[in-house]
Amino acid sequence: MARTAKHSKEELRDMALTAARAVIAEKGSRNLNVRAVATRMGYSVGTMYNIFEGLEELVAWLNAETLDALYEELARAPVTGKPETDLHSLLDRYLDFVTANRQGWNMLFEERPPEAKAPPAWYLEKVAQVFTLLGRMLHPLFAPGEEAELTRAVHLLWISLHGLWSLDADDKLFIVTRDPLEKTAHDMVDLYLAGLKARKGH
Amino acid sequence: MARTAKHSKEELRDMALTAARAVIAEKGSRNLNVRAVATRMGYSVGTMYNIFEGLEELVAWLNAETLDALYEELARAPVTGKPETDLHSLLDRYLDFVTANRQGWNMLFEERPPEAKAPPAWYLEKVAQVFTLLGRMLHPLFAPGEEAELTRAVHLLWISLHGLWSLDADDKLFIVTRDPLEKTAHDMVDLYLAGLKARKGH
DNA sequence: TACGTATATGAACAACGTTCAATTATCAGA
DNA sequence: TCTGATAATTGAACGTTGTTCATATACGTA
Repeated sequence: MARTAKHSKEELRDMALTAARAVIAEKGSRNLNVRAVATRMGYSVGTMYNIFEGLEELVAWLNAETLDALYEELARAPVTGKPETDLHSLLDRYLDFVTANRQGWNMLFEERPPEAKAPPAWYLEKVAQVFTLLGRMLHPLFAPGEEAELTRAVHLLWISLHGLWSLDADDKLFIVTRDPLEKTAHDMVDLYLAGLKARKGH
Repeated sequence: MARTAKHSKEELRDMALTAARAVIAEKGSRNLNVRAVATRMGYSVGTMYNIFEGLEELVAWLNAETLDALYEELARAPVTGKPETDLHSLLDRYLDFVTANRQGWNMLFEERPPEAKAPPAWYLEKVAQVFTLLGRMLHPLFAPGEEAELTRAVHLLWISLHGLWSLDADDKLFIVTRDPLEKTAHDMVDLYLAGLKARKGH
């Protein structure tokens, strides 16, 4: 009883996300804008606002995809039970992902809350997923009943790594050190594990 | 032999920076723009471009001031020779500064290089200054001849803390932990020191 | 007083995100 | 087959940006 849609809402969203990635690949994420995406997907500006609340929501969807792809990659890391081995191999997956998905990875760090606006629930869940992975790997270092310490340890490690990723994404890591990202990452985990073991031994 | 300036270039720059801080205090850093600053200092838009290359340079000057103020605060921290004591008291200065200069502090983390544009030399120097402070405090934990290890340790600590500051500035720390910034910061330093001591003890 | 020039202006431009009245294309019923 | 209702799509237009630059201004000097 009405005009039929050429594409479903999901199709449109997929098309928009694909178009957006193409724009980013060609012009860089700084030049991602509504008109460019609309043109690229063969629709008008207005249609973008039928699909998304605005540009920020489109970016949020892009980041959601990136986080999913990251988790998929990380989840493949083997868990042998030896924290050193496991953490370092997890780190290698991180690093592989970063080099293979530079643009999308960097966009994660460009996202900024417009005001004091809480991130959606799914975002928290995706981050929590990664915590779970880290927790599994660090588990052997803690005695039963030390769950709180384990959780805190995971958080601290994640925050430290975030510092590294964040500097790298902003191309500012070289300000701190000339060592390559990989070396710094592994060094950080080593020092971190040394700290955890020292606590355990006492 | 010409029209005399009401204010010297330095005066104008100071007025602009003051005006900018006022705008930020009132409307938030998101609403900092050339016209608002110009109006506030009683000049026109064009004058802004006689003083600065553009808005980004104005922000860079603001950040330079913030970094100077931070260093001044940090440099006051006493160096007793006990790394735990010294690092924790340095941390308290950090935290005091953050709460006292929220807006300016947050702007440091909003600055993003437009492209692959190297930051000015003075920026690198200001960061290096902080490294020097950290290095002095960690010095007792290293034997003579271990300068390279000391340097790397300083970098790793700084990067880890950067992760924490960065999350806090973006109001995203709560995603990781519900613990307050202060507790997380001190925990991070504790774990870090434990790792360093473990390495020292072999 | 008139000229030259450093200083200051603000209209104008391009690009942006966003809105929404108008247009289009389809289907259901007459 | 025609018509009206309705959902999908459009793109002109608005407001706000950063930035430019021809113009106006006001002062020291001749």
